[in-house]
Amino acid sequence: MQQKGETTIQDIADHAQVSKSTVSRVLNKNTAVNEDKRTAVLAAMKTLGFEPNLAARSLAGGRSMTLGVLTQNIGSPFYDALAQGVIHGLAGSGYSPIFVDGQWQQSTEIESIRTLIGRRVDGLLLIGGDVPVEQLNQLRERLPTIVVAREVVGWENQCIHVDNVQAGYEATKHLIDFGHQRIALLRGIKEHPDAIQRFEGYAKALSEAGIEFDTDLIYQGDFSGQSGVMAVNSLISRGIYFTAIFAANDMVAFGARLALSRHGMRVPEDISLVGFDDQAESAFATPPLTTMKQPAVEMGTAAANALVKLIHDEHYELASLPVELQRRESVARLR
Amino acid sequence: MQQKGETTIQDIADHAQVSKSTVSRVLNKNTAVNEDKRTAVLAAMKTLGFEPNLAARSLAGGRSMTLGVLTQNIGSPFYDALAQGVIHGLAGSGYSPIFVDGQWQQSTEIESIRTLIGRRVDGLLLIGGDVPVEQLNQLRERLPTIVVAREVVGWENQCIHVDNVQAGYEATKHLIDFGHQRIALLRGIKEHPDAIQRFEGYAKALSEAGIEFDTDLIYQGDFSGQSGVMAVNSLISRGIYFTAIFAANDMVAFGARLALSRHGMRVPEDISLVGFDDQAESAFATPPLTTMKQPAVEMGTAAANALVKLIHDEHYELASLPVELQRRESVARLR
DNA sequence: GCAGATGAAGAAACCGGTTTCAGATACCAC
DNA sequence: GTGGTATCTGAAACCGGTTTCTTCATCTGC
Repeated sequence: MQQKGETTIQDIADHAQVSKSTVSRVLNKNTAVNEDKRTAVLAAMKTLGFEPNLAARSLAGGRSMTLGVLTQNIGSPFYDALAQGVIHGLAGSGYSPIFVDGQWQQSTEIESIRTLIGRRVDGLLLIGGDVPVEQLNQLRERLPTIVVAREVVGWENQCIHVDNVQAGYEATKHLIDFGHQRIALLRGIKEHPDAIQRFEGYAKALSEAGIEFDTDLIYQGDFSGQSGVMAVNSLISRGIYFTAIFAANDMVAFGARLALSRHGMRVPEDISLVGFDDQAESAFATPPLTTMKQPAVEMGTAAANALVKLIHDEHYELASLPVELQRRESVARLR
Repeated sequence: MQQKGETTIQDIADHAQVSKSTVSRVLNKNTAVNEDKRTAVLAAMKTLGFEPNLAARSLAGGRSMTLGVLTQNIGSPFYDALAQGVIHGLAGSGYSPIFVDGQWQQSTEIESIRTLIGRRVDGLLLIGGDVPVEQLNQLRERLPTIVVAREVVGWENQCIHVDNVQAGYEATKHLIDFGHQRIALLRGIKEHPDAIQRFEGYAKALSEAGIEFDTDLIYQGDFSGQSGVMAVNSLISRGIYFTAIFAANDMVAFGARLALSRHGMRVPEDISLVGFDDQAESAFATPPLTTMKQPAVEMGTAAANALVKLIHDEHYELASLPVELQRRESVARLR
């Protein structure tokens, strides 16, 4: 395939009877160029179908106009929504994102970040992830970096995330307000910071309401639908009494909902159910799922905007966004 | 930020007391290098923490080791699954993908492809999309290109997609086999080729079974959950009699399911329901949704592998993958 | 012991842009 | 008409690699 055939700045220069330099100046519009030449150059570009070689630009100019985005689990709603937000936030900025998948594995993440550095990205957007703080600190020395959906100490202004403790608290509080005391918590992956923090919020709401904490009600699972099924089965087979469930995320809630119906238990008449994330499907579940809505798209957009400003040394604020209770029909007052 | 600080091949050369050329040779391991020097170079790389500048490599070598992936609607399950498959298929190949979003808009797609060309990607993977065939043909002249999830005439070996006519036929046939005759079709976006082809399959199954085709049963919507809700509401308010629904995709099926339950109609006792895609949530819907499983991840992987081989001028086969009926619990025999 | 072949490694050209530097031209005031 | 300045433009250096060309040393066979 004739990669060679690409037209270069020199071709344009010849065609328009000017020098390379002039073409470059027209391209970057940073220096004044005589109107005649400018139009001649533009015309030449049009006829020859010129697309500047980004590798060359990057090499010569020191800027690649590319941002590296490390994401986790492509194919999972929350991270995809974040990615979507990033794309949206970058639109029109001149920067384009290049995505690499960390798969929530430290080694993969570090490897992926290395390739991004090799590509000389102008900035880094890390979504979630497990990279140790020391490495993050080193990274920050080298490249403008923003972390999304993860709290990193000492990174207050380069880090946008959600208050998971508060969110866990509110979800639990909502159930308590509806009279529930026996609230099962379907935890996500054990070491996952989100899971840990939401658990904290759960415990806080309970203790604040003077409800005794019962480890029997805690199910240690992951973030999959299957985990929700297994949790409910386990709860029921162990004969644990509960009237409500706070699920690690919506997917887990779906699994739980299914398992409940297998056992002849109705939602919300018999069991109330709260999810987390508010993924697109949740509004159309039967019944529509009450859930904590994470502003994923907005976070992605905010992070992208912030990163661009950080690169340009402009001022920006990175406000932490609220997780909001999305009241639908899976929660009922305890009779 | 001191972008300047990056170590270059020259630094390595100085440190190891050899020439740039030798370092390059070690890097590319294509020419023999004396063992002493090789180890010296490798040691220097390790101590100095060298990561080759991809822009420079790309410029000098004519290869960017980057593949452009045009996807649609980041955040939608089917396309994300494809992207996931691409990532998986590329792992270990040395190529990394750069994703751009076409948003199913021709102008956006063309713009996005232009930026990919500017980046001198070594190959192009187009997922779905609306780019006119003539433009595709031009593209193919310039760059190794594979099209996924779209049928393009004349591209038989550079194009992997699913037989949507057949899939539509099978879904409908399944309902007919269960005794249904009044099958509502919730179509996707009007011009969308997938929607058109599935409709063909639907019509074919009907006529083959000697069932009269009734336009009243066709609802022209889109691929959203809301569309499913509106379809069912419309059907019912118009007093159309139906016993089964074939939905444009799972999301539409969820919407339909919700609307049905609002009207006191049970699935599958009163109405049978078949979706399309088999997204992760479908197995955990209540009841678990019978649906046509698209091998999205596999298609992405196959396409990625094929593209790499195409670039290397190696032989490959691009087999069209089957859409399989995933029987679950949303379809019942008509009483 | 020497011509010729073989192999390793350095020098230099090159990829396609950007940017510095210097020269040419036009403009201005005196 | 002249010196000074502002404006535009071309030449050339440079970015960090790859690759060709060349040189030099070593090996081989007779």
